Amino acid sequence: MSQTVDRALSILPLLAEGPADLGQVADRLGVHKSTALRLLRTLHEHGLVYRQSDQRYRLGARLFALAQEAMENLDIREIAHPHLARLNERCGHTVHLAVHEEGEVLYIDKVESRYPVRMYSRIGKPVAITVAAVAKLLLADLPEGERRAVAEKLDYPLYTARSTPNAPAFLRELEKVREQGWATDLGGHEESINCVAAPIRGADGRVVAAMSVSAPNVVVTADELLTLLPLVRRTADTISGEYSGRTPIKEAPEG
Amino acid sequence: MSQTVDRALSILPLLAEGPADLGQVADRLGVHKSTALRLLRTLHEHGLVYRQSDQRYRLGARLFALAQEAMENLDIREIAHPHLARLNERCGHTVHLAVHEEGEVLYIDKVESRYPVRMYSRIGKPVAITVAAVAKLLLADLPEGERRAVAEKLDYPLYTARSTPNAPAFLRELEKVREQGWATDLGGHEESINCVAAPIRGADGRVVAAMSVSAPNVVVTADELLTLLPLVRRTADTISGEYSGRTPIKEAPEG
DNA sequence: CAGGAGCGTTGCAACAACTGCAACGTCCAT
DNA sequence: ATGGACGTTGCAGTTGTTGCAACGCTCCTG
Repeated sequence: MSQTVDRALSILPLLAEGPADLGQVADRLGVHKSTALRLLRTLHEHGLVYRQSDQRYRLGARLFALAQEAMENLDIREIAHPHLARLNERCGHTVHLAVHEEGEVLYIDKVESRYPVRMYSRIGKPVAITVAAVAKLLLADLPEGERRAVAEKLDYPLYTARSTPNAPAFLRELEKVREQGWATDLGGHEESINCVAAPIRGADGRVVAAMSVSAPNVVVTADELLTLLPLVRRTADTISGEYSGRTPIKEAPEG
Repeated sequence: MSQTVDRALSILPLLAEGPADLGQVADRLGVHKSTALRLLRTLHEHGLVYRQSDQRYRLGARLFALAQEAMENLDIREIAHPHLARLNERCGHTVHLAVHEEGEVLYIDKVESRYPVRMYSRIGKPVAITVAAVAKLLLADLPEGERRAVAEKLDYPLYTARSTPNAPAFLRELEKVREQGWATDLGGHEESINCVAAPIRGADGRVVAAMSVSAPNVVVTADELLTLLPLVRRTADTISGEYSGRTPIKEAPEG
């Protein structure tokens, strides 16, 4: 809508790929060097880009700080965190909290496993949307049309032999998840890692977030992990209750 | 430099404080609602802001993804990480990596303590610049004039009785750190937490990053923590070697 | 050591894009 | 039913943005 801002913001993903100099930025933006310079300067003043010693530009520190601050202000996160921590204390495994936003699903909180073997994930990182248990829950709640549209547009990378292979399979899986009210990822992302997940709902019943417990095969089998399902669902429901305002927020013992 | 972009970017920190509606944004920007609307729309198209169900705006998912991507492209981080992990395996304590950027010092990597008691910190979070050991190292390396300018502009919050109280004290501390080539924070940020830190230098000898080991009193005393100093310094030197290209990057055993 | 290429930077005039206004639509509360 | 609050849109004025050309600088080369 605003050309100038549009151009300026287009610089960010460009720099995310790696540092670039003025000429490169101007070229890829399709504008004159002087224009690119002024845009970069403005971004610089706001700390979004940083000029390293070799004069090239890269993304700046304030970007991290902003993402950080925004993350900490998410109310679901704040409400959910103590429950995630308590769940982690009980079962010892990695606990994740994720939300859906315009085509992406991303982790917004994580409590690390107490076992030495940990899985790779990072808060803020978009999740493997076609296989992750939390992603299935979040997408399964979309209205039919949207769900189909999203499914068609996705890529279906075969992380493992058990990854969701294509859109029809994904839609079937979403349908199943929608009906049963919980989801799993059994080695669909990493061969040896399984997850069970449950939805967190707002006052209107819509899924606003999803949480999961993940553990590698070497620690517990998939079947053993599934025995945690009731606990995970209870925790999610408790969080739903607080989030939707039904439960007065107190030191609620759960389960 | 560019008014339009400047205004648009000013929206981001504003939204970082919490969600806001169109009117609030327009007011705080000092522009007409319609102008604010168009700026927000542009930010929205780029995924930097998100419109939640109550129509209010908040920071968007792409911001996290960008911060994430930028983080992973930092070469110091990539080079340093295995060394930080190895150091953590040896001593068991929390290990941090931090860089300085335009007045802020922020953590860009962290390996968690293996002890149950952990300290609060988060990757991407700006550090307590007046007391943190890594911050002292990074600022101590600035040229005299800049160092003084920075010191004058800072706030000196008294986190504890041992926090750096004011600019002169800070400058003295920086001078000391500069001479000895390492730094500590003994309860200056949190009463019971101590850190030892060492600088990582680029090919030109300038400090490009700093790393630290932190542990609470209840696990090890300050004196015990200080016995780790040689190990920390060796690790930092090894990373310096790789970063500056002096050491061919291989599975370098350190110590 | 001089010459040239490459890059970032600045002042300026032309113009496109941005701004603020006012009017409209919608939703919610009274 | 009615008023108010809020988001949204088309429009005309003009401000802010653009691309150009020229300059300064550094680095490399003959």
